[in-house]
Amino acid sequence: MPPQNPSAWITAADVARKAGVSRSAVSRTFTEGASVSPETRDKVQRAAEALGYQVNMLARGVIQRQSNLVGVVVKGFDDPFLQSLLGPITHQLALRSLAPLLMDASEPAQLAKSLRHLLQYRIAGVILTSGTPPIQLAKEYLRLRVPVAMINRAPDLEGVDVVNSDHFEGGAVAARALLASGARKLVFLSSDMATYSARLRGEGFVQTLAPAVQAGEVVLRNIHASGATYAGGFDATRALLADAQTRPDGVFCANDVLACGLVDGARQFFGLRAPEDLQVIGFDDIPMAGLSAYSLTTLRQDVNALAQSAVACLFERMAEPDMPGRMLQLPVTLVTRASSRS
Amino acid sequence: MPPQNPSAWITAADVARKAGVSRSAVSRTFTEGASVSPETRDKVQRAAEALGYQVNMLARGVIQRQSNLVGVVVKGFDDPFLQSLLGPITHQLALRSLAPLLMDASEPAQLAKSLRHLLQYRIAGVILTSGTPPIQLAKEYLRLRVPVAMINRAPDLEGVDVVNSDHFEGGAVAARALLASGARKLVFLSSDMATYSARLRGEGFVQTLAPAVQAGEVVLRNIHASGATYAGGFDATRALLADAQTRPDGVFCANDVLACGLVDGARQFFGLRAPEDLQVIGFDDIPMAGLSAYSLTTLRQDVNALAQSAVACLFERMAEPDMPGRMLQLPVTLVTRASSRS
DNA sequence: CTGAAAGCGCTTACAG
DNA sequence: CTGAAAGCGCTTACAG
Repeated sequence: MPPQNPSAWITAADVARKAGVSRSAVSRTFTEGASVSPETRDKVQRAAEALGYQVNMLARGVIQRQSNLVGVVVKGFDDPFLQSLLGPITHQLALRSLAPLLMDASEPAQLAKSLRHLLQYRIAGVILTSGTPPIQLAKEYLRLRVPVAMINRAPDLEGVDVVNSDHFEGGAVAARALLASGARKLVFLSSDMATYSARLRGEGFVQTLAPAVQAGEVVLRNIHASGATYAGGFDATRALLADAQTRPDGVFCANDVLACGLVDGARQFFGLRAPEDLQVIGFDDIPMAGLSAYSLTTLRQDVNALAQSAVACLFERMAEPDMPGRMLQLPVTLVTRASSRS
Repeated sequence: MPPQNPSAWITAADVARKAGVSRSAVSRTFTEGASVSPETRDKVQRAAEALGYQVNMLARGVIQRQSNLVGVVVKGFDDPFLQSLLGPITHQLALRSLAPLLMDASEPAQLAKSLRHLLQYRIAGVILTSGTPPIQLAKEYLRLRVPVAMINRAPDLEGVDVVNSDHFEGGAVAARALLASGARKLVFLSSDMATYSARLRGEGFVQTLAPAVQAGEVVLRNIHASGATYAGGFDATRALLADAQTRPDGVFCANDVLACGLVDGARQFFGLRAPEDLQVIGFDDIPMAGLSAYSLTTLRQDVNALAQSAVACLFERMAEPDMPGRMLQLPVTLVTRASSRS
């Protein structure tokens, strides 16, 4: 019987003693791909099991000059789409024995400090998601050769991998869908402070409609909401729908929350309904879009694929930090629901 | 001028050399409360700044037998209430120079391994949120004297701090509100696999109604949905509302998503509306509850206070691991919206 | 395949 | 207050 709670934390030396081998042997047993005989490994594993030994990842990290931690930087925790990304990212990291160290980038004042904080843990890489701004700060990671992967961001940095949904094509699909279902007075609704993704969605939409606009078959307006939020969409309805003359019969929204706000505002302020009075298409396919209260037609981003690709890129870059940056474009899917006609 | 990128990672020895002091002095400068003269500290800080030195938290962790990492264990990332807890928890940890290491407990098979994985980082503590099951696994943390704090869980473990909303009182408030607004045929709707929180909410509701029920003034039924989800509430409407004879005029739901599903199902399947045909009260006050599509009367949990208290408890326990477990009860607030009458 | 030894980057008594 | 030294728990050439 081992002594009572000798210090709770068992070290490799304890295991070595119990197994009658050297500390090196213990280390090798718990190191992927190290050469150790089956018998030795067996003895070590039994001893480790009995003692409840856990490799001290901190000590390992000191030696290897790197931890198994990956910084996951998000801007706030309120955006439903980003929330839906967190699960898949965590899952994909876990598959590779990596763990997510969460960091909130929503307070610009704290941002630099926060990103530096991650560095103190010698993170194996960092994932920057959509709204996170610090193009400048990302450079510090690059200088230290910390792998960086970005999701839904402009590919404006050398040596980082960028995984994006095909926002442009999504906008184009929305345009075609609305045209095909007879809409002729169209609007693209986005935030006044549009992200890279939102801009691309708008461009796909606008460029696809351009011929019809030039032919005079279609009218198209860009409307800005005060933020890419539910409230933004809700409030935008006043400017958008007040004048019955210019009232659109089809609106493509830069994202789903905006679209849901629009649907509710239209109903509440003007008694207008989708799709009877105006068709509405969103972007993302967040859970809310599928609720029967909204039944929103939208372009679905594949969060699992985004997470999978981003983590895979990061993982490859850990082995080869200096490889040139890659740019992946993932397809989006039109999910047709009741807010538009098919 | 320092050599070009000598290894990118600067060590305390580099700083000591540049500042003309010992490594001890550098260490002390970056250690809270260590005794170092203002002049020395100044020299060190200047050198560190110039070199871009970052303390290696892994090495520090080895010495101190503990990291600044806190395990945050959630069951899945889909529950809106838990999602809303993540931001405040991260924020509160950051205030104390702690960082959240995320762990998903939704796959029971991986759970034990995941929790053990956290141990390998010598986490300073762990926060277990609502649905996470592993009462048994939590004991391993206790054995190793890793501080444990729980949010919205049964206080069934010695030596851990539990921070709960006052679910019972919330249920009681819901009961009184429905009674006061004239409802007499009441239902408590919860999942068939109710959590501790949900059970307490139901008990508060039921016990408060008991006198009226015994006096024959009120009819009360417990209905189980197939899961505490939107779909659960949506589907439950059939069993709940099909019979016009027994149809309730007031429903208290164990949480908001359930309530939103109920509202949509009632409208869609039976053309019934809240509050005209039946009043509905939820629990949590997730963002969806405030949308004009639902305008759900609900009992608001104070996520900031929950996070603040849980992290504060954890922090105190880090200094004194053997202090007896505490149980905090935080008040909830009735938020009256259009789904009930006031 | 194996073990003894050196070393990772840090903190912390210890002696001054 | 300060520095030299020991030590944390691990990995990794090195020699066998």
